[in-house]
Amino acid sequence: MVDFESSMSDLLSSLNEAQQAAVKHFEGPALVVAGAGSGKTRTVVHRIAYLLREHRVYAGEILAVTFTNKAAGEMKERLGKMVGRAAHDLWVSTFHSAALRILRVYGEWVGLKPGFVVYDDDDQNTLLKEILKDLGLEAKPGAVRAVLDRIKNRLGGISEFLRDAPDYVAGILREDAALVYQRYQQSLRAQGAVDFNDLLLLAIELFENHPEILHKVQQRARFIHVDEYQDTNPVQYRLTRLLAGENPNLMVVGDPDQSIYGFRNADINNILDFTKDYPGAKVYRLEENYRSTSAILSLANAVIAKNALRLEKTLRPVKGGGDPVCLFRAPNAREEAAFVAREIARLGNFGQIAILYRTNAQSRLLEEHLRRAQIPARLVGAVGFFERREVKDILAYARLAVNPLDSISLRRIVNVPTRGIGASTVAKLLEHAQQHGIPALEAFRQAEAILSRPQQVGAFVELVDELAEAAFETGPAEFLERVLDATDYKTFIKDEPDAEDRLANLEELLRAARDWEAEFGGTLAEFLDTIALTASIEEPAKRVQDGKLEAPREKAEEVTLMTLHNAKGLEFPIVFLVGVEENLLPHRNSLNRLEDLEEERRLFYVGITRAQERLYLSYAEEREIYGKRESTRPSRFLEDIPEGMLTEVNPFGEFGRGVRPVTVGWAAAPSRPKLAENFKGGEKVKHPRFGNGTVVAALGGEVTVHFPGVGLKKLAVKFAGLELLE
DNA sequence: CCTAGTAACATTTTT
DNA sequence: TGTTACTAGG
Repeated sequence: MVDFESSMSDLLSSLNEAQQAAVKHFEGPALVVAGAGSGKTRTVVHRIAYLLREHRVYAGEILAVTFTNKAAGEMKERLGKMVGRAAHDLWVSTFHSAALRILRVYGEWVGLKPGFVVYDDDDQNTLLKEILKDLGLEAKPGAVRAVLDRIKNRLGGISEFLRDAPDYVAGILREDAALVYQRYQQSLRAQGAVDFNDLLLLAIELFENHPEILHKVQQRARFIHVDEYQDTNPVQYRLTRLLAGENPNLMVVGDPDQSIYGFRNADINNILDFTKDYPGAKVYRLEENYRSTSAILSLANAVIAKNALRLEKTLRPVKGGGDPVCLFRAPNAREEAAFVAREIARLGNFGQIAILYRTNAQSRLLEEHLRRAQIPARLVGAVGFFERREVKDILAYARLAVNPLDSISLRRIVNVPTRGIGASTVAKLLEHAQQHGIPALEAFRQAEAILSRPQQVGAFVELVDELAEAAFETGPAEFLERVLDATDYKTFIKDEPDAEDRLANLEELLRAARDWEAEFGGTLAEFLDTIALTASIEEPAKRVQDGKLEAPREKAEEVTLMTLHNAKGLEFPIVFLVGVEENLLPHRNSLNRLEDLEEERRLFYVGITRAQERLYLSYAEEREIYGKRESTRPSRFLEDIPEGMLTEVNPFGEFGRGVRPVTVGWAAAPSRPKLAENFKGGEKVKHPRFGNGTVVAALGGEVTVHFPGVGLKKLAVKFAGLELLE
């Protein structure tokens, strides 16, 4: 629990035997199979410290690859606490960030232009749409993108695809798909752009064609750690192999039971075959779980044991018993959300609570009910700040300024704000560009020769040139301000719907830029890189007060909402895992193949094992999908749970008409807010849903409360969660 | 060229 | 249900 990393003198004493063994591992390959909550990160961090201290390895020779940038940040922080200044020289990063960093230096060796940009999936879609239209193909860009991702993520490239793929993919002929792929790549390169997958592929290409560069990088990565190894894909596998080289001091850490990124072509065999791939590898198993109560853990073990494609492994709890895991059945999704909100209101300690769900769409109802109950909440992941229209617009100016070849960005903002350059004009210019094989912006420059009324276009080109110049001279914050000024963007959105929100978002963008500048002090181009790689740079809007470098880190008193995927690697004292239903968990698209189904079960397992003290599972018997009511059935995974491990709570449906609890699971709830029990009348109270009100009458277990704006409500004291106010 | 209205579509998960 | 993509009329 106590996470003050031990002082330098006792790197080992706070660890168990298995952890110590892993920490002491020195040279050669090692696989650390680390179950959920077994102190995986801790072990890696200590191991790195041990390398530095005991083996006198130079920090500049250590690389640690994490799954997300956030994880990288956390690891760096912990290392900082532990090894001090040396942490600065450690290389801690995701595969993608590492690759980008390398390509920023050596990109030209593999044909990249200096100012190349990283396209996000939105940009990818735009580009794909264009290509599909060009080729006259009817296919969904999303589906095609999945195909391209597959081609790129499985190595083997296009030839393998043409050999192995079925006749039709994504609704089009295999050959056509291949054509799309080629066009897509060509177009990316012409625009000086790469997509996510390219980052890794190009790094591989670089290393394979230029051993001297590989060699250089290897010097910087003599000791390599790869976290979440179960979620690496073939490309990452290859990259790891290349970096590890002939004499691999490679330690991979992971848990096959938590492999949940198959859809991103992660290959669980990477971890299962590690000892074959790296002969002589030592294997360390961390099977003691420090995180969860045994009630939670035995549930988790029971669930995951049902997977057939799996190596036996059982996590042993260190913690004792704990409250029983609660299961709540709701008549519909709305009630489910209401239950969660009420229960959370009752529990208090919002900062310790997380609500996890399978699909992002589920968050809406939950948010709504939390808001009504006045429970502060934070949505993680979801619609990213940097995906909002106004933010993307302004960033498109920045990208264009940094890389004038970027025609996706160009097209995004030619007429935003509207400046009289309409669709037909743009079409004409692009046509010209294509015919002459010149970049879009070049065609715009030649507007006079192409258009009868080229003034606006001329002015636009001038603007772009101006900004391009500014991009070299100013930092990100100042540059973005300049864009806003030069385009009068704020006036433009002033009378749009949600103008306030959107203006606020622009302010946040500027603030994010300033913060970033203050912390890292880089160029505009580097700022754009950061954004491209970090799906959610800390949601800027949410930081309450940014004072020092995170003091003892008090978690904001907010409930956390996120998808199960996002929850990987995290833990919370109290977890609500909602929507445990057929077609949702397991998801309807994963019912046909055993591998997919088992991945869903692992997802469930990941959710369960996030909980430290208390876990609630819930499902609804009815749920709206696209506004259409659908009746649902409880997840088959629930059937895997032995009798007695779950306690069904069935409190209060809507006010009174619910059934009594079978076992009142939350009877032993930790630290509730001061809930009022006895009323005389006249008390001021607060209801999670109706807000503040006055008690009008009290009789038996029931009170009648007047809520301004709502009216009179008769409530069961026991269940209403009334809080007594002054 | 621009806007407002309607039709179509979408939801699995993300570096 | 909520968003985005197209269309017709200004």
